Amino acid sequence: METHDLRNAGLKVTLPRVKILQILENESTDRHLTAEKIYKILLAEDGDIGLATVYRVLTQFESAGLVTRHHFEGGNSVFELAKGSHHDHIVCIKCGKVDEFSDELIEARQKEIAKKLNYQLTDHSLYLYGFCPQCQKKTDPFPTL
Amino acid sequence: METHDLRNAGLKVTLPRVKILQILENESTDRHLTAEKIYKILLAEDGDIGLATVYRVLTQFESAGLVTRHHFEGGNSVFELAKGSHHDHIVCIKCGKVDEFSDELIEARQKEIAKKLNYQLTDHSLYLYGFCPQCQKKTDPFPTL
DNA sequence: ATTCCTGCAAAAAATTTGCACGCTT
DNA sequence: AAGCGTGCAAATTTTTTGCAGGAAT
Repeated sequence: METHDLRNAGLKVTLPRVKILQILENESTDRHLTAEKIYKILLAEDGDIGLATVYRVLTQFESAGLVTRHHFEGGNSVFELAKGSHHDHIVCIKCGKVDEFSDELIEARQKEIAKKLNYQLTDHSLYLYGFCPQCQKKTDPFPTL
Repeated sequence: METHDLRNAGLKVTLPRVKILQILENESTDRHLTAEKIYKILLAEDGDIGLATVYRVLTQFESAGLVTRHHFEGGNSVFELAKGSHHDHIVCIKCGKVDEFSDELIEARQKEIAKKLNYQLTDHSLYLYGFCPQCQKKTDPFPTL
């Protein structure tokens, strides 16, 4: 129930917020979406929700820790529902597919590096870019987007 | 001599291009600069070089492999002279300082992960964020920018 | 001479903000 | 009722593009 998450975050339960949360939770679509994409999904569904509101809500969600913002190559931000555990991303440069992974060894190493350089680590981001399995097949040059 | 690099890249040797290259090469300043910062340095030096030109030149340099573009957190792109070897970055979230490092173990692990997920890796980016040594000292809350 | 470059102004693209009205609590 | 939230339009910010004049080869 999204209602609870919102109340928990000190946010009023409003239609735009509930809907956006539902879109991000939707397992059947990509869970890494730009504000623009979310806006278009909302438009298609029916609503009268403005793009500005989408940005505002996403920013609030980010502050509340409900959502994580990523800066993939290419410029615009993508938003993802914050799952409990940290993970990194591998992104297909052709079709935009996003897979997730996490690796204890890399995590540990990052901490060592920060310590060696005397940085007090607060955050990090690791993105791998390449062709996903589908986009490598010569026989199917136009995989499903 | 920058002239050679430019000719090599198939670019005419012009004042804006030489100057921008010199700024990026300058050891005494940060070598990770936004287009805007480069533009301001150029303004200060004297020139009549437009911001649009800075962007154009940097984009050309990137295509030519002379320069690498990074997307640090916070939005705008930073540009760095492409050194021979790959390296990653650790960025101070307070003063903006950028340090570089490279770690074979992490590199190797990334390749393994890509292979396991059947991605054909083309690129990757790893950014660590935190407080640099200077910005942790309680006694000096305003370190040199 | 020819082609490539540049500055400027205007255009785009992404994101944020001001304001009056409306919904949540 | 009170305050927070929303839509819309306008403002910002970052980056790109069109064009006419100027340089590099």
